Amino acid sequence: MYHPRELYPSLGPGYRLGPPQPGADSSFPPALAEGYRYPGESAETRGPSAGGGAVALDWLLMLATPADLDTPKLDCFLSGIEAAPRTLAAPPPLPLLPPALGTEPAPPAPEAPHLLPGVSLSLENQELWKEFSSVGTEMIITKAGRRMFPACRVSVTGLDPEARYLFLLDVVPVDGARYRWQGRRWEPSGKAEPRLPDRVYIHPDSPATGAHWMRQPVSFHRVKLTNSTLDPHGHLILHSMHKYQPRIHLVRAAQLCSQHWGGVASFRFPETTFISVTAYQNPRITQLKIAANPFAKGFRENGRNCKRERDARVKRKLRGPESGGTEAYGSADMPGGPCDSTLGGDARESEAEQAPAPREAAPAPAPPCGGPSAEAYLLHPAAFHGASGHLPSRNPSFPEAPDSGRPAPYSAAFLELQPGPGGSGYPAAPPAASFAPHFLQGGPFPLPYPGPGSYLDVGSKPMY
DNA sequence: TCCCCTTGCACTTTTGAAGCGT
DNA sequence: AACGCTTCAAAAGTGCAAGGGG
Repeated sequence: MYHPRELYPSLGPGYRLGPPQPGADSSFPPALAEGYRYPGESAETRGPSAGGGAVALDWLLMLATPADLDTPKLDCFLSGIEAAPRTLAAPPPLPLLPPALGTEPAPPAPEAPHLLPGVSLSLENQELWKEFSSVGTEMIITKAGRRMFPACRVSVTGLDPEARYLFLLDVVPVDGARYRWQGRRWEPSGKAEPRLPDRVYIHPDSPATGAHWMRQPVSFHRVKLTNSTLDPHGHLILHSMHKYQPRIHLVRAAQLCSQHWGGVASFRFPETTFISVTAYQNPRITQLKIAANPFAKGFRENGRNCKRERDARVKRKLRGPESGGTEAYGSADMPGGPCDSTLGGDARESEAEQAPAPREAAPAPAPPCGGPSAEAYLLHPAAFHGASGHLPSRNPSFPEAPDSGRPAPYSAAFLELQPGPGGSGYPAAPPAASFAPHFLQGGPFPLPYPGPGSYLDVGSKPMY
């Protein structure tokens, strides 16, 4: 796992990648800076002359939740944005979900009017999500990072098959409350903790053509959640006992740092709302997870690690070595078990992933050893985010990119961005000492954006 | 005392490399 | 030599439960 500070130790521990500074880079569109406005002013009122910067900012605003609408989220990520053909209206606020869980979730809806007309997203494993949602979805967060289950798995239609798009995922607080399990249900219990750094997960296939994304469902199963505020791996940082809503963003852009950006669509699915926990509170959720998650197979009723079997093992240990014992190891695949028939979208996803997939015959060559460069980064982004010594085993260039549903070998990394000011408007120029000016010109960090399969840290600000 | 978090454990699945045969 | 298949071990991902801290 590479971290910019590891790649460039000379920059010191305080090195943080920051948003572009209008004064520091002539390529920085002035409209970008002036475009940071409160979304109450609609794009229409500004008109097309507002330019792409404003559009970009509107999108950034769209990425923000009601309380952080002035957060220049992903600002540096799209630092190179130029004029776009259309402007974008400010997004409606994320409506607060009813405090009571278990209600029928509303149908998926785009979070806002978007710039990708005709594009629609559907939640592939919606039934599984609904099943969890009906109980009250909980997601384990750990210091080391825990995957989401179910994972967000979507199908997209209406893309331009030739154009390239990025797929992003982030998680935002649903409301300003902390929750508490009251034995039977979740209830608000006090104010939420201060908001943590916003991070965005970039799908490893990004950027890829519309045809690629539409070929099969896009899975975000590699996203990891953590409660470690100092997480060095770039996982999405959450507070325990808070309610969150994953969002998926689709950006039309030729590259991650595209200079020609064509629009954005942002989606959320109410049934994917969840409460982050460090240990499951609702036993029904535990049972659902065990039943649906292949990794938890060992905890199923007829698995080796079910309570009955664990107790039996303890007894056997106490009694000493046991002969035979085949009956003690029931197979999770035995008919009648609570397993495969209950495996919803994600189980199918896992099965699909288990299907033989052609491995890359020719792993991409290792990036230059003489030090990172933008070109090398473009060719082998994973090498810059992957685990140390773990070079990419697949060619990240698009034509050879593997299918979306397939696990990508990229390890996650992140780009830590200078948070904007607590107020509104364009983020103040970061301290010179903490933001290398040449970053904007392409060095020392390969490119001012994280690579696919990585996370983008978009700064933090108090939400409440 | 209660609530929540951390940690270690045992288990399964995933992944990539090695070996083998065609 | 190239390719496809199988096998194996390590890594990664699970929930459980004990223990600790506020």
